[in-house]
Amino acid sequence: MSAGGDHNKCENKDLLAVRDALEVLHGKWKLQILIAVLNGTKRFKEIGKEVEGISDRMLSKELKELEMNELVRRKVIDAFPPVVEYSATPHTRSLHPVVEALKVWGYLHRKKIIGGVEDRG
Amino acid sequence: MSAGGDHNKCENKDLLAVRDALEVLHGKWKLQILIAVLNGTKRFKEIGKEVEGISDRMLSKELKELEMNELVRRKVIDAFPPVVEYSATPHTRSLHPVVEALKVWGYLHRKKIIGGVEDRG
DNA sequence: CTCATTACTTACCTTTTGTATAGTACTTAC
DNA sequence: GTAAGTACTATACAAAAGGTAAGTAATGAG
Repeated sequence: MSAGGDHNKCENKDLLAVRDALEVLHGKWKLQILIAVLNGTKRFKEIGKEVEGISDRMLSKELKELEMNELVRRKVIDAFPPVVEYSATPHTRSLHPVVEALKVWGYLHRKKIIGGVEDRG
Repeated sequence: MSAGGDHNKCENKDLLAVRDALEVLHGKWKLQILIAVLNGTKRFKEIGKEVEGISDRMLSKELKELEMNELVRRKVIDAFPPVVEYSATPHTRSLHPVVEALKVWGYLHRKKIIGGVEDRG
């Protein structure tokens, strides 16, 4: 819950910026939801399918927070079986470099630390 | 706790990579600690001062996890009042693009969403 | 003996996140 | 009348993340 709220106090400007970003993007699901939406406008259930493991409750909650921060746009289509579409905004698209960097580093990390360690599962 | 563990299952390769990254970097503190260490080798208390608000308990816990993932190097100097130095590794430095992207986006987000909304405090 | 110092650890508590299950609203299909 | 379909909301409860406060080891200062 922090659309325009919670002003971090911090001497180091860069750390402050990262804190601000983290505050909006934190948690297990937000980035994943954003990636799904960045890949095209989707409905509630579609996002739920793409982001494996997320429950309705969480998806609903996260979507609400993302909407408050202008990171998704919610459009209700007044049809019968309810239709709600979620789409990316310009602000979502400005996240592209973050997502890309995370993606690249994720691959790298898997190769270096995770890859090759096949015990456990 | 996931050095080389917890292999995410996921159809979408990119989502998987981001999940992997998130798994290691998740939480309120890890990135901040990493930024502090990236700015130079530091001792326990020094990191604690730079990362405002973190408690000893959290710092100790996070440092341990980061070490397991080769994201910090821990060096104990056998002196009296204990001296332990934490430094960046090549793997930490490979995170640079992630940190940069987050920093840039954090500034952007503050201007767009946080900045100008001065009610609430 | 007591205090301060350093890098932690331990115990306890609150908040956040997550799971499971059921229910609402409304219309079409059977 | 009942089931299916859609986007949620409600409730209860378990687990994880995070916060606060205090304790530990070892030694030099007072």
